Amino acid sequence: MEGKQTRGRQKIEMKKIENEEDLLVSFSKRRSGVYKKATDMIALSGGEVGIVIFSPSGKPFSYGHPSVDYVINRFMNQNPPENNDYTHQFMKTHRQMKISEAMEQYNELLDTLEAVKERQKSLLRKARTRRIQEHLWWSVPIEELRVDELKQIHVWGGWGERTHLKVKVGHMRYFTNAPFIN
Amino acid sequence: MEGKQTRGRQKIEMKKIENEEDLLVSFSKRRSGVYKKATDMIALSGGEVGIVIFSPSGKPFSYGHPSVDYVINRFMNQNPPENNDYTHQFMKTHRQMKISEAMEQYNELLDTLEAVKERQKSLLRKARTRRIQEHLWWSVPIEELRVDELKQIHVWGGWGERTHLKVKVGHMRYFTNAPFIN
DNA sequence: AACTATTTATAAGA
DNA sequence: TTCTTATAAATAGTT
Repeated sequence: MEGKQTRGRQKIEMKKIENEEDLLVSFSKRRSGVYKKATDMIALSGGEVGIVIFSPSGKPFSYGHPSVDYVINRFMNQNPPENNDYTHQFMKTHRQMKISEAMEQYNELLDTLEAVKERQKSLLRKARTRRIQEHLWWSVPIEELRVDELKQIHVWGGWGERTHLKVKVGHMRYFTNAPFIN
Repeated sequence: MEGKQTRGRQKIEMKKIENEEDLLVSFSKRRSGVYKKATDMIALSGGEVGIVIFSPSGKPFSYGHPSVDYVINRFMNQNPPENNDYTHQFMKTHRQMKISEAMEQYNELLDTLEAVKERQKSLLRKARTRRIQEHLWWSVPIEELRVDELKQIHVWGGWGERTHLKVKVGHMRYFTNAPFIN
């Protein structure tokens, strides 16, 4: 770069960047780029968008309009997992229609309870005073749950007050409850 | 455009496009653009991405690597809504820390039960033959719950043969046994 | 974080 | 929707 200050933007091959430092910088820049494109798209056309990104090291990022949660919930509602690949695979081994659906629903409830239990476990751990623990009387029974072998995926809910989403794939469990914000 | 074939890309104001047709075209192009940016980002840096978009007319689109569902699930798992902005906002109106958090969790559980109840209601409605209804014997108690009056929830059991769920509503007690689904 | 030459995305037109 | 082209916008490499 003798006569010029820089070589300018260089064309690069679309494969994983070898140099760790360059990779991180590129990831950061391009993540911003993705957000920008999404922002402009929405500004020009309206609509809604939700983006979740995991960096190469696994750090989570997200962007959304009106919010990631809102858009993801809307999407999940319209595309319940019984229609996606993951659940479909599961469903195939449990083809009994109505009955199996109802049973799944039941298992979901148990799974949900376990999620609650896990949460409360940590809450109880944090509740240092006896006084606080007394207020949590109702959580103890749930605390004693044993539900660790579930194999389902499910989502349900609707707008109005609350929406619920719970998903389980193999041994991993995902659970979320989000109050609807007006 | 006398000497030139086109005026080329024009600078536009970042506000909603008035002309319906232009808007749709722009949306479509820019949606592709967002996907492209995401694709390139992942190709260069690795990581994972999930994008959900609703068009101005409400049509859902999505893009993901390795898949929308996978990435959204991972994200939901790592970012339970009690940590996000929306819930935070909600939480502020219920500031009592640990206890209110636990209470919310409890309320969520009630809502969950209600959702299950609703689902089963429709399943039972669809179960036309007596035979099928008989298989759903265990769901009836839940069917009859009055969730708005729930005061206590107890669950116990373990996997292997059967799991038990007992729910107390007001002064009444409901009980259900469901076989484990493998 | 900034800079800038260059690549890439896209508005408008066909 | 798909293609073209001139130009706006994004960014790789560098400071």
